[in-house]
Amino acid sequence: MKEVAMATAEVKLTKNQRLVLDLLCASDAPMSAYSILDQLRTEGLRAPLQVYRALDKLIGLGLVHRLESMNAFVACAHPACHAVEMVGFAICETCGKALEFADNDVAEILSGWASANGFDAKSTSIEIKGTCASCQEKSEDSSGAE
Amino acid sequence: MKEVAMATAEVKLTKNQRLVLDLLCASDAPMSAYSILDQLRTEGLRAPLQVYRALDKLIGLGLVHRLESMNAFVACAHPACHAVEMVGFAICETCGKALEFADNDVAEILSGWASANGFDAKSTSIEIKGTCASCQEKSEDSSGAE
DNA sequence: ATATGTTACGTAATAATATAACACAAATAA
DNA sequence: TTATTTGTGTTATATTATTACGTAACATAT
Ligand SMILES: [Zn+2]
Ligand SMILES: [Zn+2]
Ligand SMILES: [Zn+2]
Ligand SMILES: [Zn+2]
Repeated sequence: MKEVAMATAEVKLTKNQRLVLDLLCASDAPMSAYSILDQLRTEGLRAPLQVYRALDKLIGLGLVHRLESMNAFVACAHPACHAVEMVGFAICETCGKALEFADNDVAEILSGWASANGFDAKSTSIEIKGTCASCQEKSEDSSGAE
Repeated sequence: MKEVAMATAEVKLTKNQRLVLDLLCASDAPMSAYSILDQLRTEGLRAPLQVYRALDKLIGLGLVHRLESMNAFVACAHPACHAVEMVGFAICETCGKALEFADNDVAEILSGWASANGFDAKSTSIEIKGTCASCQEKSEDSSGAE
């Protein structure tokens, strides 16, 4: 018998995996592997590998995503992202937060390109860098009224 | 007066920048900064920073792209990619080659998402991992006729 | 129960990628 | 010229990730 992992709570995770996932869920921004390690030293974690192994597993389960452009990790905030086969992030360079999104149209265009070019796609990563709405407001405030 | 960089040959590059760009143009696959350094030791380069500085400049000029998911760099193969404001790569995990593409529809959808969400996008990276056509053929060959 | 296969764990060492800090040289502009 | 910017070379260090090894926990088949 085989268990299928789809949702956060339904999977049986090991202690280290649970620690890492809970920390990422509690964080409001992506975290690096080493900052995860630092936060979890009080829980008994000591070595990078303990974190990287937990992350590998969580990513495999689809519970965590890796932000390639930042070497950082974030809990999946988009329950439907597995159905779409495409995940994207808009990453604010000011506050460091990452907004996850999924878009079927983009996914279809990209898979269309792939099949038209004979490319067998396994995974797709979209990362938009810029400034989030909240940070734009703050910088407008501090630069005088408009 | 200000020069505008648009094509490989039209920009005046320094010696190190030229070395790095020529090497990337000659390579049929993306290269890491340290493999670039190794290849250019015979030309007098000695330290990582010499490579990273050249790469920074070349990326700023749009002559080189960084593959975020691989920590690797590749010469721009798509003269029009600056017009589209969006670059994508299909990266073959078997042979390591990266096919650059630009798609206006995807670019529009993504910028539409951004403006709908108040996100001020500066740059977008799309990286598709999978197997290229050529590598699929080879693996079919070696697995017996169909 | 015992053996087997699989997955996870812990630790140490090391590899791979990237940047900081400093002093100096070349090109550019005023 | 003088000032300013940009690039250079070097050393040291920071950050991110993996290899290698041995052990423990767990499932399950005999
Ligand atoms: Zn997700
Ligand atoms: Zn922000
Ligand atoms: Zn390009
Ligand atoms: Zn290939």
